[in-house]
This record gives sequence, C-alpha cells and structure tokens, in this order.
Amino acid sequence: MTRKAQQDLTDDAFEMIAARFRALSEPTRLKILHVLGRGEMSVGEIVEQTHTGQANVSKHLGLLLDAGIVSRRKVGLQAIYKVTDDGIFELCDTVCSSLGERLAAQQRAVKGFRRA
Amino acid sequence: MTRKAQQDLTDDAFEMIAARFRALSEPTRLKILHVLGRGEMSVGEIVEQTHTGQANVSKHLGLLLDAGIVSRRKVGLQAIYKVTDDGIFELCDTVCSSLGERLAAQQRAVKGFRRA
DNA sequence: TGACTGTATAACTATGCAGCTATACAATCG
DNA sequence: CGATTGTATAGCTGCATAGTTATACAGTCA
Repeated sequence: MTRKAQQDLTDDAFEMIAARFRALSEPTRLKILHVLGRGEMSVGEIVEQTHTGQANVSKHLGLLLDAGIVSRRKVGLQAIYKVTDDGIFELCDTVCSSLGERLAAQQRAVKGFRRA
Repeated sequence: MTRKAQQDLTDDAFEMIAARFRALSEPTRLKILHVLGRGEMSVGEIVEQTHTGQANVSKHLGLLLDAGIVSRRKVGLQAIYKVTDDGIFELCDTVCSSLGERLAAQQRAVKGFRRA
C-alpha cells in the first residue's frame, strides 16, 4: 500500500479490463457475437451466417469461450454456443451510438464545407 | 441492398466498432487514459504517473489521437493531451462492474468449495 | 546564434494473433 | 466394425504492434 495507493488500480486490473476489450477488438468475433445475439446456435449455423471459414470460427469461439463471453453445449455431433455475458451488447451499443454521433458530426462538417 | 439486408451491419461497421475496442485493448493505454481522467496533462506528466517510457507513451498517445479519443494542444515545448471522448469512461465502467460481478461470483464459488 | 529541453519518430526485435489447409477427434449411422 | 459428419486443433504464413534505443525535430533561453 505504498505506491499502489496513488495508482489505485493494479496492473492486473488494467490487464483484465484490456483483455475484455481485446476479445471485442476483432470484426469477425463481433460478427459472430452479433449473429449469436439472436439466440444460441451451432457452429455450422454460425459459419453459414458469418461467411467465415469453419476453422476460423471455431478458433474465435474458443477465444470467446476462454474470455467467458459465450458458453458451449454439446448436442450429438453439434456444439451449441450461446452468449452468456449480455454486458457485451451494452458495450457494443455504447460504441455504436458514440460512433453514430461522430459520423453525424463528420457529415455535418462535410455539408458545411460543401456549402461554404 | 441484396445480401446486406440480412447482414444488416456492413463489414465496415464491424471494423469501426472493433477499432474502437482495439484502442482500449492495451493495459498501457488504459493506464494513460486513467491518469488523463483527472484532467489534461503533458506528456512528461503522463510518463511520470504511468511509469512508462517516453517514446512508448508518445506512440500510444498518437494512436489514441488517431482514434479520436484524445486531443493534443501545444503549449511552448509541451504537448497537452486531453480525453475528448468521455464515452470511453462509460465503457470502462461497464467492463469493471461486469468484471466485479464475475470476480465476486468466483469468490463465492471458492468459499463454497472451501466450506464443502 | 548555440545549448538545452520536451516530444515525436525511425529502426529494430519479439510477440501475438488472424486466416488458411490439412488433419485429428468425436459422435452418429449403416 | 467402417463410413460419415460436425467440430476442434496443429502447423503454417503473414501482418500488426508493443516496447526499446537512438535520434530527429521544435520551441525556449542564454
């Protein structure tokens, strides 16, 4: 509690938070999570809907599983994945609205430029 | 508007969202943003408070600048950086509370284990 | 002008994936 | 049992980038 008092957040804490963001930092994973937003789904279905290679999808699902964002359930030959951490959608919504505002501002700037 | 209708989010959109998360996916950047949360600050001050090399801090600040998360202002020899997108703190708070819940659950699980 | 200071950048190494192909593994069916 | 199907994994290539050192650049002061 000497120099940690002013830092007030440990390196581990920063690393954990960063890891969470890192899990959402790839377009393919976001695409997977997006289709999973409509409900649990087998790997094959995810492959279809995301137009992504099966091995690649499987690897991303493994990462998301390790991150605790999705859960897996085996049914016969299939593996059914489901989003277990809904906080993720909140994060995405926040980013989207923030991006929306920014794009709108850019759009206004462009219009203003054109008008001037 | 043919196959985009079912995808409803373009690849560009996913990439933009991912880029935003990517900017927050490194502990050092989070540390920088965290100290910047207390107000605008020169590079030297950030270097001090984050215990990180100057070149490294400068590079991360450049990334955050490109991402539109911070802004730069020159005053004499110094460069003063400031967080311009407060939405970031909302994102971090969301992640933190989510992580907090998860850790609490783990803690309960461990306690239960010990008791059993 | 030249010395000095704060910041940015160049060049490099090392690491961490993303995506691919091929293949291993697991469960079902005949 | 063997064949087939759905999924996971191994091995590979290529790319992005974190952190480092050295240096360039810009603004200040003498």
